[in-house]
Amino acid sequence: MTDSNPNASLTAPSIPGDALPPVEQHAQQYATVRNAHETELIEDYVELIGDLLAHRGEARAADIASRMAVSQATVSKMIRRLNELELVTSKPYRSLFLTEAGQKMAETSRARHDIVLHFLRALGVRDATARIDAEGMEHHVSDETLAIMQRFTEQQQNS
Amino acid sequence: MTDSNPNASLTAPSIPGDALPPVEQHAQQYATVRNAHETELIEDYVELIGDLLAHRGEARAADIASRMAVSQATVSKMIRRLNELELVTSKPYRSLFLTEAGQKMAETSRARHDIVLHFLRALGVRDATARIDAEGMEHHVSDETLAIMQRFTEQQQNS
DNA sequence: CAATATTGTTAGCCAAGGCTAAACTATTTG
DNA sequence: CAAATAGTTTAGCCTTGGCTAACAATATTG
Ligand SMILES: [Mn+2]
Ligand SMILES: [Mn+2]
Ligand SMILES: [Mn+2]
Ligand SMILES: [Mn+2]
Repeated sequence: MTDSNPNASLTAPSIPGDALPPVEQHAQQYATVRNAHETELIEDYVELIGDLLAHRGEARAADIASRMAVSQATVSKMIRRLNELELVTSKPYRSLFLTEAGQKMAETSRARHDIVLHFLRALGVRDATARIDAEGMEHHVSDETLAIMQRFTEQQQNS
Repeated sequence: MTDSNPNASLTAPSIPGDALPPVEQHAQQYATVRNAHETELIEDYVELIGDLLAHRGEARAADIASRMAVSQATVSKMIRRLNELELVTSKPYRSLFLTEAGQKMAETSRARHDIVLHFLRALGVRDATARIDAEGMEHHVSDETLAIMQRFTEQQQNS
């Protein structure tokens, strides 16, 4: 605290609801979000490739581009990265396939995505909205919360 | 569909749970997420500045840096951007303040953040986890879902 | 009040994730 | 089977959001 605003304590508005969390904890919140942002696009690609393989038998760059509403150049560059990460295998001008690691990631992401989507529907959110919200939320839901969401959805169904 | 994988329909695994959504709808999911990503960091900064002003009477770059676990250079650069967006006013080496627009954004973001946090706690998520999850989820929750979360939390409290 | 410590800014670097335009390959069709 | 169409890749550009290192301003303290 400095002298630059000597009235600080006087001008502070009436205390709002919650206090600020301790610095360490607060920092952890943001750090966790930054971390999720590093992996989430990768997860969405891998998950989508897995879905295309499962439902269509093949996963072509053009399909990914139109489903993600992104240019083919963007997809092509991303595929190179997925290759470097050894999540997919690809021969030029041919369908993509998932490596072992890629399949594992696809399954995990798909499972998590489904839990969030089904939870939102069980809560009473309209399907189209639930799908949009789930696409973003899924990457920021801890295992703890995920387990609670799943339990909630099941209880909702048995009643 | 091409001839490159003539066994596509034969090799397709037994149909998983849900079908793929129509291309347009699927694309909308990802586009909405990309959109949220463009604004979320701005929202977090503005919200934090508002919180610091409310609880401490001033918002210094150094506080933001330590609460976000980010370098002071990163904060300094971001402040320039917030200035350009006319969300904050700042004199060099002095505390930040929010413009009208900044205050409005801070209130909206804080309100939304609180609804998500309180909802997670009402669901039964431990406080520390709820705070981490809320920090990321808040930016991907539609107004529709937000309203449902708020109602759920209230009902939980009156019982 | 001078020296030191803290705080803030600037410059320059990097990776990620978008884009368009142009070139190349493969598939389909006349 | 040649030409046209569709799909893929590459090159080069841009913005965002990180970083470190060096420097500048302010605040604290012996
Ligand atoms: Mn997903
Ligand atoms: Mn997603
Ligand atoms: Mn927030
Ligand atoms: Mn946030």
